[in-house]
Amino acid sequence: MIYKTEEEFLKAYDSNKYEKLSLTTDILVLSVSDEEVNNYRKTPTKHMSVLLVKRNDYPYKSKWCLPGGFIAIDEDIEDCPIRILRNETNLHDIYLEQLYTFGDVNRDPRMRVISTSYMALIDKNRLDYKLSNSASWFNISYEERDNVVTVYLDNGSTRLSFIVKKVLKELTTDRYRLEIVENDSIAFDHPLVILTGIERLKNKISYTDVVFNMMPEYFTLGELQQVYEVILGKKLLDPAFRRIIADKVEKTEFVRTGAGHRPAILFKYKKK
Amino acid sequence: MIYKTEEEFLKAYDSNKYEKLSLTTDILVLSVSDEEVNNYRKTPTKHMSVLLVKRNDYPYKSKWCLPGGFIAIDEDIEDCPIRILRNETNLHDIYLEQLYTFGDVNRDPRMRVISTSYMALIDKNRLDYKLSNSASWFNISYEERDNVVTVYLDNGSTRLSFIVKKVLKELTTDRYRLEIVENDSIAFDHPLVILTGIERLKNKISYTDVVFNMMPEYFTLGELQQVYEVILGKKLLDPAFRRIIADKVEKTEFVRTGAGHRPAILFKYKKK
DNA sequence: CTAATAGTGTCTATTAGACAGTATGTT
DNA sequence: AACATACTGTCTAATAGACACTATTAG
Repeated sequence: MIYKTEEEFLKAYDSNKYEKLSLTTDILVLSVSDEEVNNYRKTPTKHMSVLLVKRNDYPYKSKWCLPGGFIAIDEDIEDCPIRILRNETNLHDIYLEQLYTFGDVNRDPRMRVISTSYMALIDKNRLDYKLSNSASWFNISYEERDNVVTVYLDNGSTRLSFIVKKVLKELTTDRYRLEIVENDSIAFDHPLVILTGIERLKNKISYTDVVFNMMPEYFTLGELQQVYEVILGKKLLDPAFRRIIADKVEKTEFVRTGAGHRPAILFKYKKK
Repeated sequence: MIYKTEEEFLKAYDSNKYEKLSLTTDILVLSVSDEEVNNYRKTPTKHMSVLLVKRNDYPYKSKWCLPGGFIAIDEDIEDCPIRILRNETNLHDIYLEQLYTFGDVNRDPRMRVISTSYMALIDKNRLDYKLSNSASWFNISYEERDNVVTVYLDNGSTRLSFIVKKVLKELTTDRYRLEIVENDSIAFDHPLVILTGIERLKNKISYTDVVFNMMPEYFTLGELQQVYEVILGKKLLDPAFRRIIADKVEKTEFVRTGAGHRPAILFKYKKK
């Protein structure tokens, strides 16, 4: 069958083969949160965190999943995650970018659903809304060994985990497919979305300014460095870090005091 | 409306609002091609090229577009571009990666269609198939000024062009939305797919090994450098280039002779 | 010999990594 | 004073950019 005939074919429209289907968007809302600390003069350590909601319907009843919903027939695809976030969380003017479209046949047990995932980056401390009862922030931690990633999610009372394998594709060494190895707590294929987003963020932090969407308006360079460190999963050297972000931030007249050590100058993001 | 109720809402399923829709994949097949040259000792200059097919049905009858087609109800999304390429071109074992999902309400005048685009990279000289009558390779050239990109496509007999604007998004300076400014020859929103793919390839060439999908098994470093130059749109310095690719290639015992100048050693891709 | 590309040596400039030191708040 | 973080200076290592030079063929 060549294209021409496939076009003809489509014109006739075999509704068995090319049945219409449902499309949803799932939104990976990522933020960075502080952890309270006993020593007053220690700066709180940060964690990446993700917003999950608890399902109260089948399938995956009482499992956690990413916020998401069906796209309306008269709605541009990028408007869909905006609407869903607004309805669920009162969030607006949020940084959103399309992540990936997942469309395995059996990803939803009810019916054929293809889902385009989006990643949202926010500073969770700036939120001016109340989460719905079913929604909760989970701290993310993970470890990787031999292309197998174990992810732990913790919201203070519930601890979830899943394991995903990165399977290298044949044709080049730098492309892999994610595969769920173990998952007892996250609905659908959302573990894949979470990992895809983390990887994306990890890459983009070094060649874009996306981090500043996760920062408050004023921040110290120490705080900013912590966010980099949490996302990259490694410690950075102060002088090197300051050189790299030097032209992305600008000094303000304010300082952060009261922490039992030298006050830090507050900076803000400087657009180029 | 909060999530919980939206879930309830979906259960009841308002088919007016969340009507099912059609999903297609469009495939941006990119390659690099030589241009014949009059001087026997000059190496042919290379061009990026894209595979387009001519539509012979409404809408956009007799316009050119990317190969593509509807996803089947029982087909994983990544299998769809594979099937379409095989059916159309006999191509198999091709490097494919998902590009972006386009879903503006009016992107197809017939009905609501959302399209997930894929990028395929091949060495066009290695193809062992005959293109269908409607398909043709177009050389790509483009120029950018003030975030406005003019793209020219030329298959030897037909010259097409379109203009796309990169509109910066508000929240960070490093995200933009593509918008068609002028387009009289390419069907649907395919100009956006083409540009998205070119940008993606331009980025990935420097931090991945994807280029080698566009190379023959044996190649000279001069040829490889040309491909880099064509994709990046700028000249590279020989010693710097050779340093960078040194650990990605390995020398073979073969040389390319007969071109009126010093023979070049043939290399092949070395996976890490 | 000549045009044209192949391939290398080396110097310089820029960037990244590492460490050590000074600064300054709170209790 | 002591702890803890803020911030800077500087040395070194690694990488990137630039240029100049030698090598080798077909005609």
